[in-house]
Amino acid sequence: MKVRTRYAPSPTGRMHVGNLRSALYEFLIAKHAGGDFMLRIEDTDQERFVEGATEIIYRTLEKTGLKHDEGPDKDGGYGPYVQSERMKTGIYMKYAKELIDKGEAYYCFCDKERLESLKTSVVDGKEITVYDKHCLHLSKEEIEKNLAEGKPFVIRQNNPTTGTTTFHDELYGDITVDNSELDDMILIKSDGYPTYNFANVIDDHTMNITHVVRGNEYLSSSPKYVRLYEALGWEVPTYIHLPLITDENHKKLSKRSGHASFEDLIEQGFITEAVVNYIALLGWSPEDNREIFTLDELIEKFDYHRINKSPSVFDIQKLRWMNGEYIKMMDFDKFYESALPYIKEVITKDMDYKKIAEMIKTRIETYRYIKDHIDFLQELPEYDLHMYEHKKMKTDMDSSLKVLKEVLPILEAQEDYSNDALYATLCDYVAKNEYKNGYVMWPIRTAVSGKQMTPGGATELMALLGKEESLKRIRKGIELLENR
RNA sequence: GGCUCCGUGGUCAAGCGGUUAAGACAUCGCCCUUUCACGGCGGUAACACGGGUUCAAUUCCCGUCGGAGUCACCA
Repeated sequence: MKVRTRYAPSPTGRMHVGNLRSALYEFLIAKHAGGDFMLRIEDTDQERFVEGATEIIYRTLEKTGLKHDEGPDKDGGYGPYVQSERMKTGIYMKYAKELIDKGEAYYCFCDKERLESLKTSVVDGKEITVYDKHCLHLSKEEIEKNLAEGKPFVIRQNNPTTGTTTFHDELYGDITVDNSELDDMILIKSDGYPTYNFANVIDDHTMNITHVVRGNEYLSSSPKYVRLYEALGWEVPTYIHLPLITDENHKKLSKRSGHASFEDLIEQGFITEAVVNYIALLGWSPEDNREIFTLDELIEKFDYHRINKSPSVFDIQKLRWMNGEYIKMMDFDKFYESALPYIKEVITKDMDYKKIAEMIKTRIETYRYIKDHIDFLQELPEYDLHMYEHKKMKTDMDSSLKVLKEVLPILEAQEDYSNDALYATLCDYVAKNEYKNGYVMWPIRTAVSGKQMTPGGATELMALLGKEESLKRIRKGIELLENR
């Protein structure tokens, strides 16, 4: 049987990392088995619906390469693929009524307040939760009457109160709960829409989903889903519950707590492929120690049995590292193209952008860092004179002043401001005075950059800045050191 | 609080009865170097605890503790 998985988001905003990881694993499980990956939009909550959210989902799947075989925009014969449209076909009500006929569900006309008052009662001196099944015992006539009067109602699942229910999860094994723990889930809301719980089961089955892959937060309610399948006489699909991704406080990642979405990460300068690669490894590991994978390689290697059962912390530090690896591996032209906007954001002067890109390529972890690396090229920042002191280079303010003053006329005379020529000239000066390289390079670099950390050495920077600007900065350094 | 799941270094994560308990990120030190970075080398750092089972437990079982998830007319 062909494996079919689905990604079933609700259009309520950007996709956060947890959603994306679900989509990724669903995609990988299907593709690894040569199956189909489907997109279904779960928009049964009209209140939370966000305009444009569906577009974000399309865009994100497209960008990350998680191409769906079927979806609202790609009919595969199981449509419609949007729940609000499916509802119009009457499919949910049809099955809800079937359940009512079977005694597996019932109309409930109670309003919220009444329900609250019924929620708990004391039995044997112990407060327990009771199920509001009293509507279950309404006579046919009463139900007809209420319906005819247009009284608002919901349809509830009629779960047993004794015995146990067991379901099987591919990762977590058999999970058994007492039926007394099973609430009578609402299947159809008073606005006529199905709840997520119900629509999900109906759709997964009617759309022929073989592997239901979803977050661990559904693990404890899964027995209720299983009861629905059984009540309908349907085969229960293969369940794979995914361990949660948490933040540094070990709390579940969620939109509501303002955790980073995929798009946020991209805006922060992360590369799509790196993000996908990183989250693939959050909860899963290959047989070998490999860490860098293309999507195709992931498809080939992804064995869901190797998914870890415990939740994992989203570590942005490691993502940064991985992003840096991707930048280093990246073809230069491609890097140049994507880095250019970030460079131009800081450098408005005429300068060799390509050279700048070359210099920063191995030094940055995300595009965001470009600014910090090169802003001094645009304008010399104010800097602390203590930066001229370097123990290993054996430099201090006095020695730096001396070197800068000696080197200034030489650099003024220098015509060729290419890196090689400058380096040769300065090495010559070093040799003549029997200095160490760093003894003269350090103060020059400091004067020319005003920075602790630069993407290149003294001569590289001078070559980039050009003669006029370089000399200006060195003179400025001399002035600062003299007037200290 | 009830129920469910989870529990290997700060983080990710191998391991699936016998190992010097991998590897990666981070961190620290050294080397390289025209600084930083890159790269190379090395260090610190873990099986939550207590009982079993076994010749032998990180690995299997039970309990304790700890953490998380869930208890909506949200998904």
